[in-house]
Amino acid sequence: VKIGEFSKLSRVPEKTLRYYDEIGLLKPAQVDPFTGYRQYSVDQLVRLNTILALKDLGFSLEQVARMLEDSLTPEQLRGMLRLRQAEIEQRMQSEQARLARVEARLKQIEEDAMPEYEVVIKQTEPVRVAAVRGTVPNYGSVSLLFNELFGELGRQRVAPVGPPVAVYYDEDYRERDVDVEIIVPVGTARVQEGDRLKVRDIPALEVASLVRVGPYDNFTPAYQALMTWIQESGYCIAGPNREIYLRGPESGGKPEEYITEIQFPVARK
Amino acid sequence: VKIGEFSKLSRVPEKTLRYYDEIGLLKPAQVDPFTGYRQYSVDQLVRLNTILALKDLGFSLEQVARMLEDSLTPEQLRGMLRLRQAEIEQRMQSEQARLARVEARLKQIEEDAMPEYEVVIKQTEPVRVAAVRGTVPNYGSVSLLFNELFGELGRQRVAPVGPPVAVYYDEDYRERDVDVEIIVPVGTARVQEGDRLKVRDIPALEVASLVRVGPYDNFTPAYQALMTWIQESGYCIAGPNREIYLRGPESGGKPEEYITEIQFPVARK
DNA sequence: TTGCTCCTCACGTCACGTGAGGTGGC
DNA sequence: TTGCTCCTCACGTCACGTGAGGTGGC
Repeated sequence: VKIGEFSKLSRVPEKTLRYYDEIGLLKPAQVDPFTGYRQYSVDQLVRLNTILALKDLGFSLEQVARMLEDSLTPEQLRGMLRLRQAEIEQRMQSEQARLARVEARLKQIEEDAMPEYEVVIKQTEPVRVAAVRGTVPNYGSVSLLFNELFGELGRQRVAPVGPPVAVYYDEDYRERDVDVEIIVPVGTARVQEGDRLKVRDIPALEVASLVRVGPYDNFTPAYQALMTWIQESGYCIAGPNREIYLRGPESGGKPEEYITEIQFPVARK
Repeated sequence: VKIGEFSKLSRVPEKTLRYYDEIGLLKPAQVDPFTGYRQYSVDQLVRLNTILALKDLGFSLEQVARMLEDSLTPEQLRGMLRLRQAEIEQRMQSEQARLARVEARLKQIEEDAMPEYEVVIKQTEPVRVAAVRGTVPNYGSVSLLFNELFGELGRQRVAPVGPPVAVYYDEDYRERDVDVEIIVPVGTARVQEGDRLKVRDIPALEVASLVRVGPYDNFTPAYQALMTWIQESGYCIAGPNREIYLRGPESGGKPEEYITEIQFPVARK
């Protein structure tokens, strides 16, 4: 039968049939060599239906083609189905998380006006860092650790390969006796460890991240926003938070142009 | 700052930044007219993060662009979020159904070997049909109704515009006293209704469909396969089933080449 | 002869990624 | 001078859909 009738029988558009011919997924039973007219045979409906059914399970046409090869063992077929199953479950998870994020934003919009900070999930890359950790009496004193770290690196003539980071180890917020570590990526440079200076590898992490522009005066609203977002979006905190000083005093710019990224390692709940 | 540094700060690939420039989503603060070098300003990180956050909710870049326009009222924004929410829920539903279908196929593969019939969900189009309904003593007598219908249409010189269909109204399977209706699409042709012959409109339906090639001798396995599929895939039956005689005796072909499609109207459970 | 069906290009979709080939700036 | 960074094309992705322009068959 001609393509038009085959299309009606199968309820598949002609364009689609021509495309399946082109990619070799479903060749017509014969093609007139002069006119190019495609002739399908009725029992090709069976193969076409198999194609549609597999496509319906979410396989790509390339995968469908592989699954229709005779050389495929039932074992391999089972493997592909299992893989597909896992992929769908994965996708459902992320759609679920996405839905939670949309709902969080709707809720936020009901309460106040515009969101002031934007939170984004990122995957960080593993890096080698030099670190100094200590407990300082208050936040203002964090700069002492900065001086210590950069002083020592300067003596060793090691240049950082990225912006400095502060890691806050306290479980809950505290004004005094803050347990903090200052780290800076050093790449492949050789660094001499000391009593205070350590070198360690930071693994890749999934983090909820927020970028803040402005002077170092009041981080509380940003932290509030970030923690609320994590709550509402169905994540949970999976490690100590960190502040990345993307642009700070060393840039020579105005404090209004300082840029700080706040990250919390997170995991799906 | 130059594109490389901006890319590192934001963890967004340069290619992506150039693309956002190209589509006007995030233009660099300035571009050198001679070299074409892009210069970004640090506070553009805020806009970029908003873009990433909205993209993360599943919006297309075009939608993101609209959402970032100042002219957008909170009301419109809420509308877009609600719509997105509904879309995600919809998609979760269909992923759920897909997962059920994959699992059904896995189960089938465990039990016996290859699936003999392929089941596909289709949307049928609404059609106007001529119909004759009656209760016949057994399946073999269905041809009496065929003769009645085609005889009357022949007298009226009305040509069918599609293959004939039998609709089975019995709730459960029965061998005798079958309540069946023979229908045939008539398109826009004028048909004179009679005592037995009726004209009615069939609405669009969602059906689970199976195509069977072979003589009219034993439909039971096909029905079995179709009903099992519907069960396992999380659908339920939503109306009387129908058989569509895509290629039957009137083709003059051999019974082995008859093609019959079996449909059950279905709904999501 | 007139519709209707069929054909083959060619281009668009979406959000980039992957080179190729060439220049600017230290 | 040598790397490194930046630039602009051009093409590919996936599964078709949308024309344009032309022919075959009744």
